Amino acid sequence: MNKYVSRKVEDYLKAVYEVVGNKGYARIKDISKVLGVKPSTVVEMMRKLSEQGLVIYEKYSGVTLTSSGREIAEAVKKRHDTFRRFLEIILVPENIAVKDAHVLEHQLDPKTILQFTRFVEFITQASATERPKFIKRWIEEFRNYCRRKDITL
Amino acid sequence: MNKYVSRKVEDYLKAVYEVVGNKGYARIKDISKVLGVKPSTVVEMMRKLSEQGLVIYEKYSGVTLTSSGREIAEAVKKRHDTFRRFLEIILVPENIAVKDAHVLEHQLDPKTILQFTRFVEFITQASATERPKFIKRWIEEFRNYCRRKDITL
DNA sequence: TTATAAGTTTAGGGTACCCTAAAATGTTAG
DNA sequence: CTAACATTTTAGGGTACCCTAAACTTATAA
Repeated sequence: MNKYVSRKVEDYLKAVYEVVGNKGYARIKDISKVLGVKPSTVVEMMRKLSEQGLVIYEKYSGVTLTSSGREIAEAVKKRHDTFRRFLEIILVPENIAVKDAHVLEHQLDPKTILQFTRFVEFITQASATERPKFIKRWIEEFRNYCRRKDITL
Repeated sequence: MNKYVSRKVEDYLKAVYEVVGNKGYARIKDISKVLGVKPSTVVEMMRKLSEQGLVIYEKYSGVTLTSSGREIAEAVKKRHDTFRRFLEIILVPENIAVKDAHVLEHQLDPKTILQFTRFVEFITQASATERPKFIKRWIEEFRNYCRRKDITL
């Protein structure tokens, strides 16, 4: 029932989720590679997550997520994608956007995340439909605004 | 000179900066109150920051910032204010905005921060001047968009 | 001025997350 | 089937940041 998990735990769950998505199961080494930590550190964390009922972990065999683990991982991933798209909208270069979406995806209040989500939705929906020209105009203006600033730098 | 400081160090520097701004100097107790940690923890950190040349700290007397400490604190504060205004723009309730600006003010890439800053500038400048009606229109539309969603909830 | 209160510091611990090195287990080629 | 290699686990450490309790310093009020 305990719903709070740390940043790091979220990272580990997301990593497991990604690897499992690709290969059906995750090895210690895979997770270690994704997160850039040593295998022994992963083992330690898997033991902990297993005790908390977030992963299924048996010594020397693979790791998978429990349903509550998957639930958290999916929520984190969703947040990540929202921030990713948001950073694109405000014209952050892609490589940086990937990295910083990862920072943003942790520890923000649900209401804040909701507003970020709406913002992204609003922009993308609006620019997909025909009607609201002023949005396209708006984005274009913002782009120009940045360009002028970049020249001045 | 080593420029990297942890989140926590940034928090401590910002806290000292704020208290010093109000009273001219900071006592251990003040900092402890601002950050919600015990005085002994503050003492430990002040010792460390003092070694790193970020604060001036003498036992039993107050704490002040060195110029490099102040530089960091000011940068953090500036970021904080940008995020604060940004969260207001996307209609995050004020109490949450204060809290989450604090999360956002750490560990984002300078380019990302730059784009956030520009976004805020663009919106506020644009809505101050007469010309670009489409911005005001845009903000209004976003507000409506959120209102509709809130009703549906 | 001195007892008491208020604030500060030290000593000793604790947790989370990370590491290396060595031991244990698993996999595979000959 | 077994030696050599790859992977995983354990054991033992380390750092950052937080705490409580007790010792110490400073401020204040009678």
